[in-house]
Amino acid sequence: MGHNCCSKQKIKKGLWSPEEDEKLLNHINTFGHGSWSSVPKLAGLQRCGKSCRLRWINYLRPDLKRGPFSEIEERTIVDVHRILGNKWAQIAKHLPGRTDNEVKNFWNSCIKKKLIAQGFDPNTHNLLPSFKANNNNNNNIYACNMFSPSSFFSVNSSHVSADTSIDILEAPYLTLPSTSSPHTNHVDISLHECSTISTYEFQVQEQINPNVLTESMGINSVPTISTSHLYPISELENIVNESFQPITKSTNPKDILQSQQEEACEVVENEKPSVLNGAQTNIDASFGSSNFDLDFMECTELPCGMYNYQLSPMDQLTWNG
DNA sequence: AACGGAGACAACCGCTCTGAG
DNA sequence: TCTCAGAGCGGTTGTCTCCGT
Repeated sequence: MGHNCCSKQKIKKGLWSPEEDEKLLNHINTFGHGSWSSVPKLAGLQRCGKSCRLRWINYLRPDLKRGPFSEIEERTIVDVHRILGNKWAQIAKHLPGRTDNEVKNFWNSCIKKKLIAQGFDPNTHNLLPSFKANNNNNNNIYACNMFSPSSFFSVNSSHVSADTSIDILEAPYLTLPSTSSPHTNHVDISLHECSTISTYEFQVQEQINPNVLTESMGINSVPTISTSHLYPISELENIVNESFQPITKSTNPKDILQSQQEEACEVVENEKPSVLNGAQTNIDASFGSSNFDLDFMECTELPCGMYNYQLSPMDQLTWNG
C-alpha cells in the first residue's frame, strides 16, 4: 500500500543530507510545518510529506535530547512498558526530549536483551519459564502475578523450613488474608513486587479486607509502604494458599494485562483518595518523599504508585552492557 | 588489511485514527 | 453516514560503524 505521496512523484528516499536538513529546518522555522503534505514543495525538497514529518520529529526538532539514555530514563521506559506495552509514543511522552522512535530502538537494541538476560520476558515482564524452574528449587522465593505479571513473594529464610514450598507462580493477583492468627513461632513475610524498578511491601493487618490489591506504580517516585505481619510458621502454607487465589478469567497474557489495566483504571477513579489517605483501607501508604507523577498516572490510567527503588530485587541485578 | 557479524540508529512501510466535506 | 486525505503510530528494514578474527 504505502503512502500515495511517494508513488505520485519522484521522491528521494534514504538518509537525509545536511542540505536537505537545512532546507527543512529553515522552512519550518520560518513558516511552520502547517500541512506536512505541502512542506516538501514549499521547502524545495524531493521528499514526501511523511518523510519530512518524520525527519523533523525524530531529528530536527530543537527540543530533542540527544545522547545515551540515563538510568532513570531506562527505568521509566521499562516501567511504563510493563503497563502499556509497545506504546512507544505514550512511553516517549514521559521522556522529555525523546522520540517514540528513539525509545523503540533503545528498547529493541538494549533493554529487551537486558531483561531476557535477567530472566524476564520482555513482552510480559514475567519470569521466563526457565527462570521460574530455577526458582522452584529455591524454597524461599515464590513468584506470583500481582498487578504486575512479575512479582516475588519472599519469605524470610531464617524462619522457613526447607520443605516449605508453595507454588503460587500462576496467581495473577494478590489477595490479602483476612484471618488473624496466633503469634507463636513467627516468621516475617514480605511481598516484593519484582519489576525492574518496583518493590512493594504490603502490611497485612488483622481486619484487612480481602480485596484484590491492584496497587500499581508510577514514574520517578519513591513512595514506600513498609509493612509486615507475623504469622506462625505452621500456618504459612495455609495462609499463602488462602491468600493467593487466582481470579483470572483468561490465561491469555494479553487478556490478563488488559483486565489488569482496566481494573487499575477503576482503582484510579474509585479508590485513589482512600488509598492515598490510608484511612479507609488497611494499607498505610507514605508519600512523604515521593515525587510521584500524578499526571503520568492519569495519562496512563494507572492507580497510585507505590514502590521503592532501593529495595527492588531487579535493582540488585546487574545490567550487562 | 580485509572481512564478517553485531549493534545502534535512521528511515520506510503499512495500517489505523481523525476530522473535514 | 460515507469518503477521503492527512496525521500518527508501531513494526520492520536498511545503513552505518565498530570490533573481533
